[in-house]
Amino acid sequence: MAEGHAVHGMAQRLRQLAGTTVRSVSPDGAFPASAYDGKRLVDTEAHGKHLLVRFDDIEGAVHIHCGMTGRVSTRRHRRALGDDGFPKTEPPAANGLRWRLLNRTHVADVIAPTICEVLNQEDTRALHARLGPDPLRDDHEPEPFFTTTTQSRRAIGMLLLDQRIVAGIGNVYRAEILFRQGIHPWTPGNRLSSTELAAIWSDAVGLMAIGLGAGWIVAAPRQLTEARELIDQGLPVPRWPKTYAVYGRRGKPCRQCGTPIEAARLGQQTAFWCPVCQPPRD
DNA sequence: TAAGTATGTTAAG
DNA sequence: TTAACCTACTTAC
Repeated sequence: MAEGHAVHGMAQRLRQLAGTTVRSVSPDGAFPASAYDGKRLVDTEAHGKHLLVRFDDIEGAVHIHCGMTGRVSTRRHRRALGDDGFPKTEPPAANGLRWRLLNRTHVADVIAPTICEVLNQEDTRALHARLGPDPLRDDHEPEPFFTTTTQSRRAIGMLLLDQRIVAGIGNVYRAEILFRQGIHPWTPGNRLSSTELAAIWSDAVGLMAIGLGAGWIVAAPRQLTEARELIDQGLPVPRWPKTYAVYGRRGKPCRQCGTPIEAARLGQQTAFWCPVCQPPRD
């Protein structure tokens, strides 16, 4: 469930604890949480699907990656506070709770992550260095993505999932973006024009920004329009039924032309595409 | 109740 | 290329 938009959302919500002193515990003992107990959380940051959390007086950052099943849940609690300013009783814990941060108003749970580890400053730099530009970060520029893609014979569907080339796109966004751009997933990167690459990037920026604002992946044209309006007005976007164009729709008729959607393994995951709306290039 | 699948990634072979 | 890792949900029996 964690493509880049979801991780940025986790970072935003966890940021509600920034500037406060936190209680830090690891219920399963698999994270050295006591090092952060009583420290002030300084800030959070997302780069693609990676989440970083920084604390006062500690160099580097805590690095979290949710994988497919992990999540970071930040919520308000209303528990009675003890003399130390922290809740007297613990909010209920989910299965797989690896790391919990508490302050007087909020609880943040890191649940079943693939990675929850301590990085020093150099490791943190190395992490950023091995990730490509993130469409959801306004301090990132797409040029490295354009350059690598233009020089690569690998399929664009591979390149979009390669986090070294562009960070944050997952299997759903790959499928939906390539459909919207009419590009077959097996098209080699070096066969794409600069116009097409620019369109892929800006579509990723637009779609993922709406996904971040809505809290889920919105892809259907009508839902996109409506979600955009709600987000602009600062209103929550309800969880309408998900209607993807191609993702997960193997064998179902294309919503645009009726042709059955195709699906095949591309890299580690299944790619979905419409053979007519996304014609192969020869 | 068991098996299969998933919006992900790494390491082994 | 394959298996492994983690949890939650769906489907099959």
